[in-house]
Amino acid sequence: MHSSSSLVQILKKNKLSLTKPRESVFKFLATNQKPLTIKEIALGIQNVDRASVYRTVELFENLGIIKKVHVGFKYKVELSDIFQPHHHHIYCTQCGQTFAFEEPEFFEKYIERLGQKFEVEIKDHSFELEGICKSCKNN
Amino acid sequence: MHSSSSLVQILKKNKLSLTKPRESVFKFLATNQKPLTIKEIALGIQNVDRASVYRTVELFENLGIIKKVHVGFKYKVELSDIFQPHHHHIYCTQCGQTFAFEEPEFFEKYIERLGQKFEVEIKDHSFELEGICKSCKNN
DNA sequence: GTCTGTGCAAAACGTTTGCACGGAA
DNA sequence: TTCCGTGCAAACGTTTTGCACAGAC
Repeated sequence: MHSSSSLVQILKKNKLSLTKPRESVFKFLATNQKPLTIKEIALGIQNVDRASVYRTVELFENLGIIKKVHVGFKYKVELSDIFQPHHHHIYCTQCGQTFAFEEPEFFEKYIERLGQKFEVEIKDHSFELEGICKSCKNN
Repeated sequence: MHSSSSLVQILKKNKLSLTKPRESVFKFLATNQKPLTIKEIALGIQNVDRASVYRTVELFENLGIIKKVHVGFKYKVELSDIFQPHHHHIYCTQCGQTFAFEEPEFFEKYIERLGQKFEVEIKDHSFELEGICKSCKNN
């Protein structure tokens, strides 16, 4: 799988080693293919301490391997745009299901214009939708 | 001020009274005119317990008086669209300054289309930008 | 032997809860 | 008297930290 190999590359480039906790966290994210909470990660992998999950997540975030996404006023983490195309989510507040959609081009341009207008060098943006999905509405 | 009077109206309509903690929280938000953390509110007003601030904020949110806004992966609260036009923020990660901008019409339409596409009844959305503001970049 | 990364335990936060009291209706 | 809203203190869940040890180099 190309994803695992780029993980090793990124770590090597930064003189870091691929340890078991790091591998576990990465694989768990790659397998699940959706945003997960720290708790879900910590419970989903074995013999890795919660503290290590937090430290790994922070490290991965700094390395650009993963990113945090907003879910309501909590956050979840998923593999970053290197491993998946840049996208946003719609979140069903009832069943927790997430739908991903890619960001249209006009969006990016709009953000750029806003940055120019306010003279802020935009580093990041979040765009998250939430509501009730079809199957939840029918029940 | 019309804002204070609508606060009373909303409370009355819901058979709630204007108590000192509620008035303090509201006034503090109205005076500061920008998103504040619970902590900032609790420290900014006197003789009101933190727990009461939390309860007041929750109450106000349910009544539509205030709303929470994302700031990074924390939240702040500000008066809702009844008291201010619907808007979003650009947040400077260095100095904490926030810049507000109104939501363009195409944005709303775009959200509506996304909801239709995924068959999710969109209830809420967040759109937050962050970066480095001009004055921080110059220092 | 040094250095990195880890598990473990404790601490630090932000937030919520139970409870008893004070004040308005 | 009843009921609402509050302060206070304790509890709770999440995240961070200090520290000592295991393993890689």
